[in-house]
Amino acid sequence: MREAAPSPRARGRPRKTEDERDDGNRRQALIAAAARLFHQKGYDATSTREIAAQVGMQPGSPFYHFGQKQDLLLAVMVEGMQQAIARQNAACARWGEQVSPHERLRVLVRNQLDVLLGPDSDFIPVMLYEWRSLSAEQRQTITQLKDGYETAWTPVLQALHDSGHLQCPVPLARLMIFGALNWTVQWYRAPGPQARHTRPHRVSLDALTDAALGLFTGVAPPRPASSPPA
Amino acid sequence: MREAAPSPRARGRPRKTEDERDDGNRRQALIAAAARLFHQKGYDATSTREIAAQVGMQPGSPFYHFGQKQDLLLAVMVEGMQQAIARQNAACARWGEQVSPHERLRVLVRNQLDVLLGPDSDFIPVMLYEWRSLSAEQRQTITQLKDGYETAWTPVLQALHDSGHLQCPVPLARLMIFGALNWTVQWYRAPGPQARHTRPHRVSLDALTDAALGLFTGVAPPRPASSPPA
DNA sequence: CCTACCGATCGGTAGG
DNA sequence: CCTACCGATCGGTAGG
Repeated sequence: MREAAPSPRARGRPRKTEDERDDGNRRQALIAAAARLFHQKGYDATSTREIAAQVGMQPGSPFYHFGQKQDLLLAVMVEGMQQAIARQNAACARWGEQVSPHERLRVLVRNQLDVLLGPDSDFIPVMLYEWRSLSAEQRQTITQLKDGYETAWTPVLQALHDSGHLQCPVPLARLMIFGALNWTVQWYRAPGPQARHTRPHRVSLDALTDAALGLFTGVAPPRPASSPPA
Repeated sequence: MREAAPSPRARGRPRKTEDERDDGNRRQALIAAAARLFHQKGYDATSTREIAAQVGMQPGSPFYHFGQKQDLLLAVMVEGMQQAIARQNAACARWGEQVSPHERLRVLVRNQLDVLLGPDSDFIPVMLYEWRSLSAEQRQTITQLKDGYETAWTPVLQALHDSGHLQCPVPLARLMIFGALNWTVQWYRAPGPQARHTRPHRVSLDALTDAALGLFTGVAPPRPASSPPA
């Protein structure tokens, strides 16, 4: 750390370099690093020391921001759910009254796949696969967020059920559809730059969306000719 | 086999009580206890000491049977896959040439749900959710078993696809169907004895099978006889 | 399979 | 947020 001789009037503790000045920024850095490591190696297998090292902190310093390791896990999940809800709301806000249930389901599925597999997609997988490591109290927090997220799905599935395009009780359909999508985290790999890939785990998210809709609703993709205008 | 007071000629080290005499039995006991604990609390969160205590051993004794903790995990998974394959083979052997693809898929799905959620169903969930904790070499062992298990599904799905009952590329259909089924481990709870349950996570495995088939193939259950009252 | 034990790691804290 | 540290736990082993 290089600082010009502090002016005689400088107060408070000396600041570090420009990038490290903001406390909230450091906290966010910890959450992001934790999300990455929890996703890669699992919660139990990741030490708080590793997380600290990733952001250039000393071993004990994460506990200045988070009382316990568990609180860091909770923060990762909350961050993930808030992002997912925000994206879903934005996507749904774009459709008008006239959009068919099929198209609505497509938007919901595509958004969920993006949250699970797209850029910055460490948070939600951690939420899905590290649920066990939360305390009972923490689970309630996440459950509330998750319920809010899932609420948007029920009327869409109900409409498809009523029109005979979903031969399955709606609550079970929701659980199994989420299962099929959430499980992609286990096998999906983004398509490389080498042009076409025929391996099923290397398709695009759009192709995966088509496949999911075909499987669930029995309707081959009526893909919109181009992406809808903004 | 009960032995009276040992004859004067008895050889070898003294035996323990009747139940503990068989070495293979003790090894199996460790595997079963490990499966239960790994399923309940996760691999990393389970100590070898706990597993030992569950079968009445001292803390270091599991390492007489298994070189490392990881080997115990592998043994749990191998046991689970062997059971699953055996059950699936038995179930498939019962169908003749005339069985429709729909019925074949029903048998496969029902068997998978049984393996995931039925009695003694700790092994496969451990395999699904603790994959990360295996070494690369161990993964190969399990991958081979898993490939064998999944082989039976492809022709059935292909037949459904060819007849227009599966609007989805077969390899992706297989992955997503397994996802929907495997995910049930996260939410399914066996129905209690209190008669009917309306909560979706409390249905019977038969009802769950119907729901899955309806969702994937778009065909309402051609279930024999008993339909719920209105 | 038990007894006795070790080195390493880890979550977390006191104090500044 | 760093320094310095602690108590607990854990996987694993030697030797019988």
